[in-house]
Amino acid sequence: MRVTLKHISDDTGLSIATVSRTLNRKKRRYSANEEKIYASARKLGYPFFTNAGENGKVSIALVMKLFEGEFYSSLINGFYEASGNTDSEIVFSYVEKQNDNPVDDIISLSKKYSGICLFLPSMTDNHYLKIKEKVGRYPIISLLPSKNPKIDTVCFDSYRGGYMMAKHFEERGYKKFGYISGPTRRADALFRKNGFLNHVHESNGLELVWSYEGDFSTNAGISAFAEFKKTGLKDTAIFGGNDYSCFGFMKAALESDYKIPDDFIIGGYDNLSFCENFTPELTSVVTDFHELGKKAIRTIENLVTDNMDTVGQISMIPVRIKIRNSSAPKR
Amino acid sequence: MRVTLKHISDDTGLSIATVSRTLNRKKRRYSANEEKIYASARKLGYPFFTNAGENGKVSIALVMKLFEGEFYSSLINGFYEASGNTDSEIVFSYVEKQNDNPVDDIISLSKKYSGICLFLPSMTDNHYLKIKEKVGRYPIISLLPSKNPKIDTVCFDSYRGGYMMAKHFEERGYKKFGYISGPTRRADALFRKNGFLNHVHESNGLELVWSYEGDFSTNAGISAFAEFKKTGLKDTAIFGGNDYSCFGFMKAALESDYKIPDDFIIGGYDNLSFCENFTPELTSVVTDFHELGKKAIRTIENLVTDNMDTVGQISMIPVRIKIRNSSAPKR
DNA sequence: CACTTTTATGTAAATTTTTTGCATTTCTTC
DNA sequence: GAAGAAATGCAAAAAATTTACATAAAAGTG
Repeated sequence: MRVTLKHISDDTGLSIATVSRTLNRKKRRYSANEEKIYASARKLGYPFFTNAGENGKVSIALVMKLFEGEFYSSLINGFYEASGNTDSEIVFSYVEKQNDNPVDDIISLSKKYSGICLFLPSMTDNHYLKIKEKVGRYPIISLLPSKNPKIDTVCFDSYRGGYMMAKHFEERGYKKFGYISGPTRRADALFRKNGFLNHVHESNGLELVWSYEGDFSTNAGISAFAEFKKTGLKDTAIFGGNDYSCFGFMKAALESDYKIPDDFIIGGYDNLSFCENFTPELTSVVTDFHELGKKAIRTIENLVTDNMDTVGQISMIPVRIKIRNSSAPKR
Repeated sequence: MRVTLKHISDDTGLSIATVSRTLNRKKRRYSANEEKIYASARKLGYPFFTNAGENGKVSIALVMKLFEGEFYSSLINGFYEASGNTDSEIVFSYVEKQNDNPVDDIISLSKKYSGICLFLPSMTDNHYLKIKEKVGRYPIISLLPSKNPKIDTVCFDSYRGGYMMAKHFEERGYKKFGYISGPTRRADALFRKNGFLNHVHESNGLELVWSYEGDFSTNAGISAFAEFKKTGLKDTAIFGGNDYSCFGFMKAALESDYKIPDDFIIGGYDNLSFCENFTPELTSVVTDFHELGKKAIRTIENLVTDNMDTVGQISMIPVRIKIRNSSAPKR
């Protein structure tokens, strides 16, 4: 049966006229009643809101750009599975790749969904500010770390990942450290690097002997090895920034008859399934997308019920390190 | 401005009453006018149809289950990119993993979208028949091969992939062939195997010396190698069925000090990005998801405009073979 | 082929839904 | 605490949708 303003009116206790006016306003005004009306409209499935939160569930849009690679499957899958155990429903909303300013799209999504998770590396602080301004008190979070977050953030603890890797290398008895960094304008890449470097610098006897600025690609790893080889360094512990860089680096190294983990040990980040297929198997930082999804959904749910306006709070999902043969102990 | 029955009435030239009745009927009746009314409703964005084909585009739902792995990213991405060059719009629609009978969901999607692409390995011929029956003359295709397709199909030419691999092995001068099969209840796995075996059987001097039934996983590849090793076979050409099986097989082989491609050559299927990261790099059958998406979309578009009822027609997307070091020539 | 039955459609009336003018109440600001 | 702004309800007006009835076209029947 078709849902009408009358249903929303009955559900919220407000008059039909008020419901009508609220839903037709172009700008949102974020009073408690407005929130109530939108929530009811979503819940009951008023025409514009169909698909958003049927059967009384909180509806959350995960906004992202689509690219190839295991990473995106894991992200989408993590959220999808995580939503299974909650009262929320995830809807995936894809932004055009060329679209570098999806602010307006996000505003209009905010009318349709109870909350929004953003995974958009190209967004700047300025974009976040604009969204925050137009959307007011509304459950919206970012899934990427930022140096100076303007909206609440739920992301992996990249810093700790880098840190743990350095610590692991130290425990293996290495003194000489190297790293391949990702594109440092991306905060997550920067944090991984910082975490790694900070442990190296704060520990006595550890020394950074080599580094390379890459772009997280396999080819960057190959180029990195070419540079590394020139230095003639051995007995070094290398943090690859991500798994792809490591695969390239290791491949090039094996082709130059380097022995891993004898000549150097190495660790990556992301724990792609191929870490186990490579010989030697690659030590890597494990990011649990299921956990990220669960936490993000719970955060949105809390924002929905508490209706709080918390700006810039960060929740870090812990990462762990999966130790494999690429960083096996010295013999 | 809100879209009303009046708009659809003006657009189609039929009366408001007729439009009202058509859209409220529970069962579809598939007359030319019904089609016209639905198309107009989608085009103009009548409430239930919002998001489906705004701005006059044909709207197509890609129905699939979500799993992890590079494969799914490639599929989604291929369709997404392919839709960029067409007048159609792709909407991804996910079916619950546990849901083994999504027939009703698909029927209701058929009211909302101009066409549907199905990627659901668990569906049986019986399901397809039921869908076909309820949905009548409607643009719907499957993206998976079937032994006896009940609806139009656009899929990769799995048979040819297997065949090409056998041919390539023959050209390398090998006489002894082996294969690891996938789950053969899946038609695509069966076709790959058939293509490979048929070439082996129809060519003089070629011989199948070993095979293993796996499940397309890395572990199956590892187990397969354990079996293979017992036979003591060398100088053999092995088709792995998919890349994961090959990675497992090769890894186990390298750990047993086999040399690739000296002791055996091997080729996979899917051309995952890790084919290039492995040492030796893995020869593999390349499936172009962009092409699959383009062809599928074009097929739906044609079905929309021609309004034809073609049952069981199959379009095969050619695959090609990317030769790498895992099948390098004998020295 | 003539007849009946079913289906599709339009017109216009009936019904339902949405919007808006006006009055009243509640909240903000100075 | 007064003035102005915003929110709300009631009821009338407007708009949208459904339905009763009539007719025409298509399909089925003897």
